[in-house]
Amino acid sequence: MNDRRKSLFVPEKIDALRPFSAPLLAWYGANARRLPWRVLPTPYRVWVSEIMLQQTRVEAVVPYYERFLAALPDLPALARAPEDRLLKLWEGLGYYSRVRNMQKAAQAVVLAGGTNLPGSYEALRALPGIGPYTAGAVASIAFGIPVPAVDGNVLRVLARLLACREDIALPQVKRAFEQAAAALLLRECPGDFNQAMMELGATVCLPNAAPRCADCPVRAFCAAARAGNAPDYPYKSPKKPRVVEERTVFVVVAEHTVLLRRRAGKGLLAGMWELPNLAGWLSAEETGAVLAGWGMPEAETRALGDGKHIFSHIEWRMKGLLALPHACPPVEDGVWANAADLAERYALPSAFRPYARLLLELLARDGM
DNA sequence: AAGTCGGGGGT
DNA sequence: ACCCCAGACTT
Repeated sequence: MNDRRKSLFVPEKIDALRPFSAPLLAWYGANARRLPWRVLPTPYRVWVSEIMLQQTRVEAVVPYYERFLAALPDLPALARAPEDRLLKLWEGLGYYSRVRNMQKAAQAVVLAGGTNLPGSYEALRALPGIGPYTAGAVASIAFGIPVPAVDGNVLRVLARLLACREDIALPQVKRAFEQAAAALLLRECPGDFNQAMMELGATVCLPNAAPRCADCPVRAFCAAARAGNAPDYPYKSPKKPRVVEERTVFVVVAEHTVLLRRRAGKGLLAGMWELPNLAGWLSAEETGAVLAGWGMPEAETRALGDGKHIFSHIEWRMKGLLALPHACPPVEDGVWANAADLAERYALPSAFRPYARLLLELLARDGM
């Protein structure tokens, strides 16, 4: 075995870092944010928080978390919830496969005769939606198992502490950091140690040019801080540019309802509801043909404003089109939804927000 | 190892 | 504009 894991970090360098855990833990004890999932860290509550927190900021998660736990207070309740309800609870959070996988995992537990998550790293890791980070987080925080939990925060903190210029986007390098984190982990309080590392990254060892080294409890141990170039870490390879797509979005309103369409079960925004939309900026002739195809050739139309929405790897540049047919004919994969349906039943992705306000006004207006 | 999958807030 | 976030899964 001659892989790079052994050459990436010199064991003596890791050993020299080990005493940093005492000031780190002391700092965490005094500065930990009071977060809902820290009040009563049961396996289910920690799990839900960790799934929501994947690629999502704490501030964005908190309101979703409270609402989700109130609606589905335990694992069996999650296992038996209708999918539409899950998506509605997740509406606007993004990465919707997270909640589907979470339910799959809950159903697997129930099917095996259980009512709660398994208490080992390996069994957690085997469940849908639980990868190396989440398995480590739930195992350490909820079960006290001494395993690391290496997220983006921890990668950044360690890259700076060790002044490591490797590309943290590479799986190989990430594994090396997990080894380092495992070596540094405090086995007496793995959950607090892991959370302290993340808390430091989230509130002090900030990304880009914003680290607050003067406020850092472990700056004496930090190689990057000593060199005065903490902002240079971590190194990441450039990501490829987003694809720009032009789309035409139809706002079709009749009889106080709007036409929604269900998206395909796979791919972007899988299974979500949407304002019907097509690729390209359609001409008047083309929009007329589309509306005729939906059984509303008589619909009066009006151009709406432009809208933009940025996904991770795609950018939608939207042109809106208002259509006012005289009735509500059935449309394939479509439903006619009123304001109450929109509020309670159909999960509409944030991409359509540019047209949401207008839509609600139209649904409330007389003669629509 | 690279691509897919959301959305929002900070700089 | 660009960054990146308590990442996981598929190809």
